[in-house]
Amino acid sequence: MDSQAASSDSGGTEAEFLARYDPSLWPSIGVTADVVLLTVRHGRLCVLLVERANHPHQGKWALPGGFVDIEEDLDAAAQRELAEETGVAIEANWLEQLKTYGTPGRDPRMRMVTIAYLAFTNVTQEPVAADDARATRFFAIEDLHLPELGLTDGMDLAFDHATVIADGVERARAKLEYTTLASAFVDEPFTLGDLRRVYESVWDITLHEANFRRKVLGTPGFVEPTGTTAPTDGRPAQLYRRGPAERLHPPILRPPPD
Amino acid sequence: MDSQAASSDSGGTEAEFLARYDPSLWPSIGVTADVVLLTVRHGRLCVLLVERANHPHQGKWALPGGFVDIEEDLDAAAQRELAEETGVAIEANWLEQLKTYGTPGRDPRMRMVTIAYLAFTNVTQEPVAADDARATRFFAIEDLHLPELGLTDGMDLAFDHATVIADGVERARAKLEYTTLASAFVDEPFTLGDLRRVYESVWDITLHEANFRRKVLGTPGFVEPTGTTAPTDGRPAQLYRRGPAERLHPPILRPPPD
DNA sequence: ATAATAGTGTCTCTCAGACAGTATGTG
DNA sequence: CACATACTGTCTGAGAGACACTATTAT
Repeated sequence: MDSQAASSDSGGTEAEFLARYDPSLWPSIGVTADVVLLTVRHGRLCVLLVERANHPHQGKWALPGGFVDIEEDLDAAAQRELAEETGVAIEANWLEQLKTYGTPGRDPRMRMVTIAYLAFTNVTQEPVAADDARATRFFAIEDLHLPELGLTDGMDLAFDHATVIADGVERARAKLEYTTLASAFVDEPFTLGDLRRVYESVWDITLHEANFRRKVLGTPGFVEPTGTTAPTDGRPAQLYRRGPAERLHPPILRPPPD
Repeated sequence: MDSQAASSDSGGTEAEFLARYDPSLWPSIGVTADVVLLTVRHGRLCVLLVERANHPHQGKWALPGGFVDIEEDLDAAAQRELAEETGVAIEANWLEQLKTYGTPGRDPRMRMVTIAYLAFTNVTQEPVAADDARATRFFAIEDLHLPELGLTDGMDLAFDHATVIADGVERARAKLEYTTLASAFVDEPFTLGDLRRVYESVWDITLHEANFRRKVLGTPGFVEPTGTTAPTDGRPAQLYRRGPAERLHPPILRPPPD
């Protein structure tokens, strides 16, 4: 019930109503922004976590994040908290909302609503712990043994962050199908082998090299050749940069989970 | 900055920390849940709106929604507010989070964070205005002329609800491609013509009847025949009910927007 | 030489688009 | 009867899966 609702026949103007309105009469709900930052290193999908320096869940690993400032946009808060705790800077186009978590009791301090963000980066940036973080590093998703992804003996993460990470991984896996997201995981310039290994790491399958090549090169705007080559363990490979396309028509579908 | 953060060397237990913690020291941020309820009537995609009885934006049309109670889950708040203001009851499986909107200044009362939900229903339920709503009815999406969907002269909706509705419509259009969502828009039992008209209304295109039939019947678990028929304007049609499948493999892709 | 990866060509099967034609109701 | 919608069958072309084969480097 809205105890401060202006009844429709009170006759006051909106300006008068707003002048009387007292936000502090509402019970306090905490609003935080957390970031699920994913990357691929050594052929494994990884997430950036911080070791909590403070209560609650002191010493446990958690997603970077924290309180949204009263005059700060949600996206900005996510970027700021990520930078403050881990030193990692993310461009806004690689940062998207994942989901909002607000079940009562999920934080022992108070009723807390957390807007979780999903971010992607290449392997260049090295995190540096600061602020609320005692340490920070990347964890391979498979090493977390998230029960939400069908595994057991999950690591004891802070709050409901195991669920949040699992939701983020599932979103990333789905987005590879119908967007050019995969190219956000690699440094420019990159080879088609680099790009293919992103798909293989995130989906945890192997792809047919020749078919993948045909598909990627046949999608206008996915990648653009630079004309240069890079050495590999075999024949040197053509280098590419990201093209302007953001969506894949038609998509690259994962094999059904049978 | 977390002014109440327990420094890592303070030595207190988590229980002691929580006993000292005072949530009321945080500035108040309002948390609301709004619902974008979509349906198809008379071959047009429609959204349920309410006319606001109270300030702010008194008299404007808005999405049903309101404040989340301090001990109430977010999903429950969305369902409750929808029922209170419009009398429409929605099963939880047809209710999913859309996005969270929290830009400072989007509500003149106070800093407001709104978790928007997306819901789908058939045409059976008739809304009844109550509570904070002076009136309630369905609007065809095309009649709103949302600038976010490429149209002009948009209706003057309350808050940023034009953006929220546009995001919801885009999500629904995308979900038709790779889920069995379309069957949530029709009453059981339904004909394949009914189901096809859902796709045609939401995507605002026409589909080839024979190919649509082949595709739907070729997807295991999408629909199940009841063995009965219903009269139409032509030959009577087989009736179907929803099958157990939730995802479509492979998807029914929209023609590219070229 | 072998190993390893990059890259080309091609066969086949699935499936979507297009459309012809049949079935069965109503006015 | 015409008309409308439901339903069946088939041709074709795009594209994915599979695989054979060639190219170019390192050791």
